[in-house]
Order: sequence, then C-alpha cells, then structure tokens
Amino acid sequence: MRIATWNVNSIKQRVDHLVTWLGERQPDIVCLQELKCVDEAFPREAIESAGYNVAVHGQKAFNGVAILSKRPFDEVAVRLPGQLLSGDEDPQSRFIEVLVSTAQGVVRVGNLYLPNGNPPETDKYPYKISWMNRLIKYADERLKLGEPFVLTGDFNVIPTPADVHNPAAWAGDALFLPQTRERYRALVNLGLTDALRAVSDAPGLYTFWDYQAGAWQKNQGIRIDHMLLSPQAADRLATVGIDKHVRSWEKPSDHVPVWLDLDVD
DNA sequence: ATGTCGCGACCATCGCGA
Repeated sequence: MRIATWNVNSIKQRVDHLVTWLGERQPDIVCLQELKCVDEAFPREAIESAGYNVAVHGQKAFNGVAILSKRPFDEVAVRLPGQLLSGDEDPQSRFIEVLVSTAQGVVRVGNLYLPNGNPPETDKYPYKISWMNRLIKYADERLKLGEPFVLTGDFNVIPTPADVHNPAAWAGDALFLPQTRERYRALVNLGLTDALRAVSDAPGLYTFWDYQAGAWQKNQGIRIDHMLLSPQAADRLATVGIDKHVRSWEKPSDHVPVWLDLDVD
C-alpha cells in the first residue's frame, strides 16, 4: 500500500498537478493540506474520476485537510481532540483521520496541518505548542491500539540541523526553535518512526522550498513534511520517496509529495 | 540586498498568512 502526503497550497490552484501526479505515482492513500477552500468548493469530481474516495475537512481561505483513498473508508473523523488554551473549541481545520481495510487488516492514517507558529513572539506560537501537546496526547492514545498507524502531514517542524540548508538562518524561526523541536522529539519518542530517516541519513533531503529569494533554484529547502509510523507500520516499511521533480512544474506548490510503501496488501 | 504566492475584500490594490 502506497501512502503519500502533500501540502498543495490551494487545491483549486493545484488540482491539475494533483491529477497528473496521481497518475504517475499511483498512491493508494493521499493526505492533502492547505486546501484553502470550503468543503463545497473542493474539486471532488476531478479526483473521484481519477479513482479515489474523498474525505474533506475544509475552511474558507486558510488551512483545510483531505484524505483520498482508492479503497473505501471504514471510518472518518475530523478535528484533533482537545481545546484551545482559552478552553474554546479550535476553529481551524487542521486534522482528519481515516481507517481503511486491507487484505491483511486495517491501516489508520492521521493527516495534520500543524500550526506554523510565526512570529514566535505572538500568540501564534503558544497556539502551535498547545496544538503539539494535543497531538502528543492523541498519538499516545492511538499507539495503544497496536494498529499499523501512519501519522503524516505538514508538521511545520524542522527536526534537526540536517533537515535545513542553512540552520543559522532558521535559528529564531518557529519551525526550528528548541521548544518546537523538543515537542517533536516528545511525539516521536512515544514510539513513532520517522519513515524518511529510517531509510536515509543523507543531508539535503527537503520537502519545502520558499517561493521567495530563489530558494528552489539554490536548493535552500527544509524538511517539514513527515511520515511517522507506529511499530506495526514501521515493521512493514518497504520504500520512502520525495517527489522533488514536482517543485519544478509550472505554478507549483511550495511543498512536494512524500510517499512510502507498506507491505500490508 | 532583494527576490513569492494565494485568498478575500472589493474593484486594483492591500493586508494577512505562510
């Protein structure tokens, strides 16, 4: 089973790229982030015509996540459990989870768009950290199920200096601050495996290049789109890929697809 | 040193988010 993640930076702007990429990569499950549209505006027909079931959790203008699957969904749930620091419900559409059956059992996939958190001196950063704490609690509960579980999406976290072209330039950024990385380690240390790092220690593996300052042309990227695996999924990991070539297409997203193959079919 | 997109409000440019 091939599972992928891609922050498309507006699904309406990127639907042609998505359909092209679905055809060439043939993923079974795709997690999308930054849809930037409400559910009713999601281009469902184009994606269903490509052979996918669609589960959408959208929002006007910002955020928004979706999961596509060739197999039917056994379960769909939206919104990460927990509340804002104020105690109010979180109004931002940043999480969707599905359960899908295979010949060998089930696979659970959680798809997230973690808050960016910049600028860090504003209330955006405490929102990011509290969201990460909610994610840790959720992941701990899911790991107790003992299922093949893939927690993936745009984490807006640069885990280590090996995951950024110029670490010094990112030192004060919410994606790379010590507290951000500490919370990410706490998440992984629950028992999750970073799929990409399970197969490669190579530097220079990036998933995002800023539109500004010629970052793509100079390969000044960062690795912030991750695929974390429960032990039952990690034991079945076969391959991991980053479809870097998609960043060179005309009018691209600033993120590229990341995918993996699990031996669960 | 700077360099970009996408969205929405509102009409052509701007503020916001990234």
